[in-house]
Amino acid sequence: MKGVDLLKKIINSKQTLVLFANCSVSYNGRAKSFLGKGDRLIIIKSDSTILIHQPVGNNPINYMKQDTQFEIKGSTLYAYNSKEYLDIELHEIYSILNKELKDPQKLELHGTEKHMSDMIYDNPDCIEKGFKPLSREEHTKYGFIDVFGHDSNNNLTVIECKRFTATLDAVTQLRRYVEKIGSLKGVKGVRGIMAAPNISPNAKQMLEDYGYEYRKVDPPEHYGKHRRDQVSLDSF
Amino acid sequence: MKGVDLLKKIINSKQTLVLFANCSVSYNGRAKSFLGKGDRLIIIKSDSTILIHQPVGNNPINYMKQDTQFEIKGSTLYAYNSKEYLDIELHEIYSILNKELKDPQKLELHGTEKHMSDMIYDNPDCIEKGFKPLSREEHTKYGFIDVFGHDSNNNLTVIECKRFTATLDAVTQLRRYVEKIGSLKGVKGVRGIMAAPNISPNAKQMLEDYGYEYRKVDPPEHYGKHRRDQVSLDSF
DNA sequence: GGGGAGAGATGCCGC
DNA sequence: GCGGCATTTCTCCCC
Repeated sequence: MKGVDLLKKIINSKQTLVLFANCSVSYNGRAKSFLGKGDRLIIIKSDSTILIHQPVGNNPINYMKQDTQFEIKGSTLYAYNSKEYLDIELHEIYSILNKELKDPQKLELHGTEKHMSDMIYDNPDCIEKGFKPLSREEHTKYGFIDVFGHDSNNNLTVIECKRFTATLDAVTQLRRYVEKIGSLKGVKGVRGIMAAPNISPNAKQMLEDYGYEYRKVDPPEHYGKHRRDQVSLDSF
Repeated sequence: MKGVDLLKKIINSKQTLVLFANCSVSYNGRAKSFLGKGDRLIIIKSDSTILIHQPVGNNPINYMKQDTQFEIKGSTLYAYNSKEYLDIELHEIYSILNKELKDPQKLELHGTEKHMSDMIYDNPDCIEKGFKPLSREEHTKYGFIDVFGHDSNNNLTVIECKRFTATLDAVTQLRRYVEKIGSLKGVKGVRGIMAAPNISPNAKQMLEDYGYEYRKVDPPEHYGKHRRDQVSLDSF
């Protein structure tokens, strides 16, 4: 089939490879899947990561991580490692593009939950007046705690923070920490505080059932508000 | 810059578009990020999803989901919706590939947690002799339960299943369900059983602390064991 | 390498 | 739309 010989040449060339093709895909590994005939975008990276994308959607429909081996037999591309198998039956290759890409950069990311717990640690008054944080990310056998300290009456206080809506899971997490701290330090009446910009109704209910408290705390910056004034509507 | 005019033409053409380019990327939306100059693969899908991939790694380094607007001004590609902004400064375009892809297929996926809870429902003896399942995915205000039923002594029994290793989170989930069922039905001594092929040591400890039980249950099929005999070592 | 938890998580289903 | 939760989650950090 047209393109297969070229594909064989470059498949292990440490270049990044892009393929428009009509194909069927089957996967067997952590789960099992089959995808019938259709046009897709197949990407093979220089670290042998393979991604198969349909023309719509955010995520690859099939994929395998780095350290994948490739073989082409007939018009089928086999990708496999020790535990997983991906078979791509190529019905037609529309085009192939390949290039050695050089990219030394790493992403700088801001506005994570870590930044939020740092903000609480540095500005404890946003929780309540007199709160004195003792540590960040206290490790316990039952998990680790975002922020941990004393309130103005010297009660041990555990804070769990979430960047967005606090869910049932977040409340059970908080509960686990409060109980663990209580048993570790041998005290009762450890306070639990959920710090988040929002909380779901059921999570709020559960929080109150356990005698814990909710504090509305916005993330360090409000990240949706940035306006790019340099883009005007008539830029075309 | 070379390629920019072609890019302007096809950027809103409902085709799937692939670009090898040297670029810098900044993002502002749910978080904030910056990525310095490097060679990347940029993908724009027919639903206006945009993905930026570095030459290594499984995941896109930056992305925006469908319903993104695009504008090109100078040599910068602006992608944005109502809440997020992605600016791609193009330093050099190496190549552009575009094609209308037609793909009507949906993925068939087997071997999920749903399949596992179905298996337990249909083969309750894999939990213990005499277990009688009553329902799958029982919805409660505190979450929904995988499998729920009576043991041979007519005790209410809640089962949480996991496809792989059961973690601390899984145990807190189980606990939440057991307590909710107990208070809903007004009974004590509701049993909690974690069904999974593995459990982490801390999760096991916590499970026992709460008086719950672990059952080693393998998924419906053992998915790592499939051998593709059609691939031989000398296929090149 | 395993455990624990966040993620710009994403995607699915249910209400 | 939000809520709850699985995911072939992935990734990072830390023991």
